[in-house]
Amino acid sequence: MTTSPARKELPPAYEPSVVEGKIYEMWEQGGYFRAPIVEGQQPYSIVMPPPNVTGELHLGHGLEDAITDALVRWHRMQGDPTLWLPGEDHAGIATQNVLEREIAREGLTRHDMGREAFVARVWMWVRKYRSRIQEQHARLGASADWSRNTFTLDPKIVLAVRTTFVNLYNDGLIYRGLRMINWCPRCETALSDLEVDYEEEAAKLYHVRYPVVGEGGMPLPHAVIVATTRPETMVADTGVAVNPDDPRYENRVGRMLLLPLVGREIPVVADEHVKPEFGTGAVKVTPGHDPNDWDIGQRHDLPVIVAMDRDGLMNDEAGPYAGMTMADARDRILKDLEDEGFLVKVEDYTHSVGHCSRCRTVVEPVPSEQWWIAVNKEYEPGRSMASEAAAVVRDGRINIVPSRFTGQYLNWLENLRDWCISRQLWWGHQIPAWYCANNHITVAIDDPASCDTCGDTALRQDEDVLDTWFSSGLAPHADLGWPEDTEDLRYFYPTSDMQMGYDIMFFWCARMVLFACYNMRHLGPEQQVPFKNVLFHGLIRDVNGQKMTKSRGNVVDPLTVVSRFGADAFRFAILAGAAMGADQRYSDERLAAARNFANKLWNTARFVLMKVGDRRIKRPHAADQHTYALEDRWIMSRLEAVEGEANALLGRYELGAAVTAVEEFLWNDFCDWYIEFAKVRLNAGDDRPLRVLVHVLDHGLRLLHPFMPFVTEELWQTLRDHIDDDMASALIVAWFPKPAAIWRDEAAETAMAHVIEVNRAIRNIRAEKKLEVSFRPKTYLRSADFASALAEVAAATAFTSRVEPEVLPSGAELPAGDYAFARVADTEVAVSLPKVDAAEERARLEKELAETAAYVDRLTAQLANENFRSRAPANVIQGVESNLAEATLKANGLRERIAVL
RNA sequence: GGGCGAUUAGCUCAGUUGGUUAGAGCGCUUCCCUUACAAGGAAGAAGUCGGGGGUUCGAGUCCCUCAUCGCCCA
Repeated sequence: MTTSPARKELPPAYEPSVVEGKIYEMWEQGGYFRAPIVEGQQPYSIVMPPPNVTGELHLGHGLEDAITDALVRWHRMQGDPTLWLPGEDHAGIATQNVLEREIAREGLTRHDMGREAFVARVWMWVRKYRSRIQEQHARLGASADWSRNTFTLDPKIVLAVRTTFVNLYNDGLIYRGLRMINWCPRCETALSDLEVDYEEEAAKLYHVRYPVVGEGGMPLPHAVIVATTRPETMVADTGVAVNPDDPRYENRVGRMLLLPLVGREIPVVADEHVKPEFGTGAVKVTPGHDPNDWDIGQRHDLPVIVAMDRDGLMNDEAGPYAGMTMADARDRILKDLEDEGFLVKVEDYTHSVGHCSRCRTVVEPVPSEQWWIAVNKEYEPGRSMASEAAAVVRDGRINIVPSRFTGQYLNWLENLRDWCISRQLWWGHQIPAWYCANNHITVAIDDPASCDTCGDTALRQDEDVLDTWFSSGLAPHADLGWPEDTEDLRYFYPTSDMQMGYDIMFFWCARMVLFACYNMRHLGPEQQVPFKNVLFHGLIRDVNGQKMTKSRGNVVDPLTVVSRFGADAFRFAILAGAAMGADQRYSDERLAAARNFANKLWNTARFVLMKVGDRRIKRPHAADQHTYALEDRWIMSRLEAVEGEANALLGRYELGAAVTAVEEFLWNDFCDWYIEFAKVRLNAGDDRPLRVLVHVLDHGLRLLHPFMPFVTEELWQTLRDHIDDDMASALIVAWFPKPAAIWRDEAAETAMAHVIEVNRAIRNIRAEKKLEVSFRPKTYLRSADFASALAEVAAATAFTSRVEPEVLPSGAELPAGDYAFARVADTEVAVSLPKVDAAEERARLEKELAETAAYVDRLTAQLANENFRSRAPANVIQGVESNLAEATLKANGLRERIAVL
């Protein structure tokens, strides 16, 4: 012992609020979050899914921080150069919507303000909210490297986005083209397929009569009845389609029909795509308003009419219906059709309607000139973006956890269609394409001075911005500095792990793989991937299993939870709450249980530190193992077992199981048994258990630190001064316990397990016989195999089970008197009582005998089975045999007692 | 239509490749403010593992089938 560390009395209950802020600041001051580059050492790196810059963190972000931080701290404590790279996302549509709502309260639209002023206004928001998000992560304990914090509109990301765009364009993988898109009339932008949510809705199927036109253009009495769910789009019909094999319409194909209300003549075409069983077997073809009709129109050269403006109102093509909303136009057209006798029938019908995932407005399919990524086009023989993204997962270069999501991922890629990447928004990465007066396109990384084709200098940049997921899809390499050849990129790429909710598997995970495999392909097949493992976590639902949404009003603010229960309790609860990939329900009860554990841990440390006083204690030395008491050897053995288990579980990303295993060890083994037993020796002035106490507490805190960083660091900061060993400056960088077998002691574990059972049996009798707390009955423990173990812990048994124990050899006679009996394997427990109700005692023993006898019968039958003996593995047979032996001993013991009674 | 998941104690959930009497937290019953902790301690009750069939010496676990609920894709 050198200098005496100060004695420090801990308060009797853990108060997270007085600890968390102070500890986080200490970590930041210490620079522990900053990822070092150590050549020759394998780094661990993980990129944070960037939260929406204008949003608040929700429980899902809390779960992500808990998962990532646990992995990051675990790796950091193993000495890996560890990078957790945080960021925020500019979130195009979402952010623009938030700002539009705000300026709407001032009576303004973005068009009133103009693009420049509007974007400037958004940037004001961004500055405010970015630091707020960072503070929220800090409250949760996130040990992210804030010095590398990246916003998806940072100049380095702009460069990455433009470089990617230009390369893809030059490779013919980005093109501008007229195709059917999903248009949100409220957001006034195109959407990708993923941004449309389809919902089944009750609707009507309208049967409308389209008269056949005769030779001279006169309508004939004949007609084709078409069935449609969208009569309002008939003003843009340019044909009617039937199945070529449908005999009902054999002689109609090629004829012209007169479009009701409009008076345009449109042809009947035969197209295999038409299902004869749908409606009447004849469908109107509206290539300007339906993706299937667009395809039919393409196959039959039908004209395209678009009868809707960008704001969702009917345009001049709609004639008398111009200026109406789609819904109003439908009502008017139906009325007119009915008045003029064209409406034949109306049926109930259910169909799915697409809604904008951001604002729920019904999405309109319209043909539009947009920018696209040709995901299936080969850029090298046999390699397209989609095929490569599938290949890296299929052959294991990227590992998906849990593996059942692999099929979903591959299935999506295998059916992927070109990705519409342009958005008619102002907030985002403006597309690096410029048009000259001759409408030539110049695509460039740096703003060009003149047209590539004609040299014209009057250039106008494409007004649209890119899909938000275009830039976030570049995160793993762009955040590290690509396309620059940075030290970070060389060292930390490919990143080790990635983690996100399964709900953004396609939006983000798949897109990152698409981009990385293309942008980073020069690194070769193994190194091009953005990450080696991707973990998908589940969603946090409310207490009733409902999804948390603002509209339901059931959203829980993680910071409120942290204020009530502490960040450690929050993290513990959500990690232990569900297996990876499975949804979980939020409940205050679980949080309270987690808080209780944090408090238990606090008081465990409080007890140990109280016993240590101002001393500095050495760890137990393995060379002295044989000099330690049974309970010492037992807890040291159990500790090593748990350390092995924790490492194995963390290696398999089973974080909940890992933290639960440590909790159970500390609470059940360490607190309930070891500490209680150790008190006896400590009270007797024997300080040897102190070494074990400080060591197990130290390792317990290390094991828990990735999950419960604040309380463990706070306690460890005090404990470290009391351990006579090389101790790190802070727990966050202390070594994580490694699996070892130095203290493993099977004999001690078996003996202690028996001792625990004997104590339980004694306490059971105490409770059953309703003994006074102060009554300490004489208790005989008659045993053969465990006599010495029971004798060794007799004082502890006396103290914790409140008896006067005496261990007898197996043959010994019990003194005369009344007893309550129990049997644990070969140990007979006899609690001496002043008066025993013989009938009651007999009933109690017979009940136990019945259970034991049934068990004996079951095992006997199993062992009698020749098939079992010949086919079961030896260790299983051995286990059954020893169980049978033990149960038989117990049964015989009970029979003897009953006979005496 | 294709695919995936869930169904285990009153509630929320674990249960690794089939192997000895299926576990935890919360709740419940009884007792205890014993100087680390009542946010605690001790003892206890509670499950035909959704139904049916099959494979196996052995099934909560594997296969088939049905039911209910949920999700993804079209």
